[in-house]
Amino acid sequence: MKPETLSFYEKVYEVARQIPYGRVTSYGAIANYLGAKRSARLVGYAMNGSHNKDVPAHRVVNRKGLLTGKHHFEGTNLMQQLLESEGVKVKDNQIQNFEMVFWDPSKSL
DNA sequence: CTTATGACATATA
DNA sequence: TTATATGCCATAA
Repeated sequence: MKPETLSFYEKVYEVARQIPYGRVTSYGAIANYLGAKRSARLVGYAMNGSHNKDVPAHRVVNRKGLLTGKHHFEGTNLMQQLLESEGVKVKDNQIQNFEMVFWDPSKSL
């Protein structure tokens, strides 16, 4: 692949697709991996268009492991259900054992 | 070209 | 401690 031809959004999708099952990562971690650690907002904003993609957007949360983007999913608890289906414990929009399920692309790729 | 947007992150009070 | 303000930057219009 030629990253130069991929827009920032597309790069975000590529990284998000590589998130292992049962793991999650943060917007900042993805942005950092892409070399734009100040562009965490762009990562989240990019997910807006990830609905038509094969992107596991539910595995991407903010730095605190909070499901801030759950309102962008169909139901009010769909995102949480998807995570719990993968073995990730979630309580009140907060991922439990976040450090354990956290997946850092810059350290795994 | 300029302005607006935002599923974040960090700084400050 | 929580709440508010500011910076950040790719994309859309």
